[in-house]
Amino acid sequence: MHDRDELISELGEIFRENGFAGTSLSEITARTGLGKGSLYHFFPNGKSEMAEAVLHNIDAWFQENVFIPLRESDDALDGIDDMFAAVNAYFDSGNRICLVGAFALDNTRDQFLQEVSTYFSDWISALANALKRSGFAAAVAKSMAEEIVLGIQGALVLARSQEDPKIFTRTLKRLQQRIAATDHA
Amino acid sequence: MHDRDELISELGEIFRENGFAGTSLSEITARTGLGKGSLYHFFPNGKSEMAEAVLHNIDAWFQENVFIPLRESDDALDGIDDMFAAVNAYFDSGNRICLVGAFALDNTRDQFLQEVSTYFSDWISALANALKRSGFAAAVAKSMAEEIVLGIQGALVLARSQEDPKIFTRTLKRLQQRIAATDHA
DNA sequence: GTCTATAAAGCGATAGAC
DNA sequence: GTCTATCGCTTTATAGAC
Repeated sequence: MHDRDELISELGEIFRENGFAGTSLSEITARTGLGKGSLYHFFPNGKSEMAEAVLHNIDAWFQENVFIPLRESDDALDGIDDMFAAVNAYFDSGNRICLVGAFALDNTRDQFLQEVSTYFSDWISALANALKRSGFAAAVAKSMAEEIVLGIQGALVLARSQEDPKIFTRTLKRLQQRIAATDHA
Repeated sequence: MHDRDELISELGEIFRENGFAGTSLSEITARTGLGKGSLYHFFPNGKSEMAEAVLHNIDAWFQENVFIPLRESDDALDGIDDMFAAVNAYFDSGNRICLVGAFALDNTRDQFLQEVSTYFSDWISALANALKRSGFAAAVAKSMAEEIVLGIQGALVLARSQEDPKIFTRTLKRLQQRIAATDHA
């Protein structure tokens, strides 16, 4: 581990693979090469604080690479295209799950309720904003945004269940095409 | 606990709330009222065998209430309507998650790969079969079935993240309406 | 900042009485 | 079939040397 950002990034991968409850300090020491002393030096509150840091990093990444472009791109449709490209890269073409979605499903959610909740609500509202700017009525935009974000989450679940990441990539394509195919009146 | 079926049902709820790794024997004894001796009498292989039993029960329920009706209903569209009603009831109008989907996301999947994989592939193929019988071309039916199953999973994730089960119910409605709105040519 | 050693608690699992 | 007691191990977390 060279710096804190790289450490947090690796912590994210460990949580993705094992879940929050399924991740042990001993696995973290093995994967990061850092002893418990070092880990508690960086994160005095232990595993919870590590997960908080990971969630914060995820939020920062999506703010920078997805939410702000969606809200501020000159051409709203370009911003949406960029979102699909960024999401495809982030989830490694269907080979990487969404940690926030995984946390949402069991009682891990309650420990990180704020982060879990705003991750998705920020995403949906930024996407709805772009859809609205591209010509959709507000209600239609909101509904489409919800459908797209939820479709991405479902595709990640299904892709992993079938060990077939292509389910994810073709879902992204379908969602993207539906925007183009829907009447912009 | 009165009988084995009721016990397995309660085990399912415990796994839903805590995840597989997050569920401890002591929580199970507390919730079921059964001591460890009794639990190991019913499930000599411990927690893994309990989860196997839960997954088997889930599969049996879906076979009986969803997959077989989809394949064998006289009117294919009636079978699909019944699926949406059964799914809405099963997931308690968005208040209950899909345990199989949750298992799929982390490495719990690898321990129950067969059950996780066939649950979704059976569902999609049964639904695609019904859609085909209702007049859709085979490729369209397969794509729609995948979209619907994945939409259900995504809606459960999003509903829990927002503590808003209505996200699930309105997603079901949207998916159901899209079938009716799509050309049955 | 990183390590080793260790504490205290909880874990899954087993044994054996009843 | 259910219980209590217990084993051996792993867990999170802390203390303290370097």
